[in-house]
Amino acid sequence: MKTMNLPFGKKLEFTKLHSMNEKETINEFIKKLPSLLPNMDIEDISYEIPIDKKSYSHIMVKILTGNKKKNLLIEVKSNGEPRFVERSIYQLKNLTKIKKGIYPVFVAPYISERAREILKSENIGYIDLIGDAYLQFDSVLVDRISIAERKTERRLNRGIFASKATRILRAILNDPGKKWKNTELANICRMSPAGVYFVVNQLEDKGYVSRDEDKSIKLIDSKRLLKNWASNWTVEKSRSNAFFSFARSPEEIILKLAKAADELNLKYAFTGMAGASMVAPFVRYNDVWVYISGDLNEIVKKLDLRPTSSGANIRIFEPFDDGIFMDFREIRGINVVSNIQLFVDLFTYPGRGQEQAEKILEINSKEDDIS
DNA sequence: ATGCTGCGGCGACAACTGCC
DNA sequence: GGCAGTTGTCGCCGCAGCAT
Repeated sequence: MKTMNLPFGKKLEFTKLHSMNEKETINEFIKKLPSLLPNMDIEDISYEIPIDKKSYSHIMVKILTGNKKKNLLIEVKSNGEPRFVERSIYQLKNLTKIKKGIYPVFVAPYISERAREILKSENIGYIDLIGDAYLQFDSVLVDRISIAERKTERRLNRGIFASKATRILRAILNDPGKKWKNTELANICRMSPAGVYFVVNQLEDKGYVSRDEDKSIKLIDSKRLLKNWASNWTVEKSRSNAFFSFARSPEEIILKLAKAADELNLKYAFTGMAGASMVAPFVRYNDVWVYISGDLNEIVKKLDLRPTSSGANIRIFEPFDDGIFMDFREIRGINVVSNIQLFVDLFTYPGRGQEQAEKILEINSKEDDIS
């Protein structure tokens, strides 16, 4: 057979690399062989039918490099993944032992990086149909990575405290001992698996979570994560509306607000000092914080709330992300955000906010001990 | 029983989109 | 115009079904 020498690196024709069976792979390989081994003359190709009657996909290719001859024993597989490679290694090595002066080569439509490493370490050559090749015998060395190879990895630096990213923080902080699957987190946080993957990668880089061999995600430094999140967080991330109410006490405001929100079918949850007071005995406070999503007009009218810039005793936050409501609970008929959310909302609160935040944290860890 | 292979879901990641 | 978040892609892997 004559060799058509194509210039090195010339783009190979596009061929479908998937759902290609063994026969098709062999045909494609034979067709492309001259361009896959551009600096070698191919003298002869023969099919081997070794051991039993079953036609193995072994091909013997006689080549000429310079003035030296070599026999390549080629095993073709329809798939170049590591498991296929490992099976072939055994066969190729055995056959190489029996016959002298031959060099074993693994061939598949595409050979992945890990598979290539395995083959190299076993001293077996490989050729795939997109142009990756490795051959090493006598004085010959071919080591080629195809131009179709993926570009090198690019590490992206994205915030773990970004709006949607904090959904993941809530999920894992609310259940600190749990081992998470990527898809499980994606479902709970209503995010795409890719989005979750990005955030978890960063959490891992920063040492907040770890990944097991089975890819499950586990929180390993909840305290540091929570503190850093709280320091980078403020309720003001959500749009704030300040009102004055004629109600006599914060408790009365809470009850009226909760009742009105229920009646108007608005999603709401108390946070800040008001929320914390539902969870634990509390210092005096006089402004009620509540997250409400949806149209505020009706509830403002219903409760006769007066917009004000000073002396407000109600602040209604429109959640910038629905994750705010994750794991909220009902306490004595009133919706309160999760302890985690309480903590981060309180932490930067002027005055005794940090102290109260710590108190919530204590309660939270005690609850965890029980469960 | 054991081995092979195709299928489908999952994980990993770059490219793309669209928002502030 | 930079970056948060989504989309698309493809290797990897478990599994079922078929062959031996």
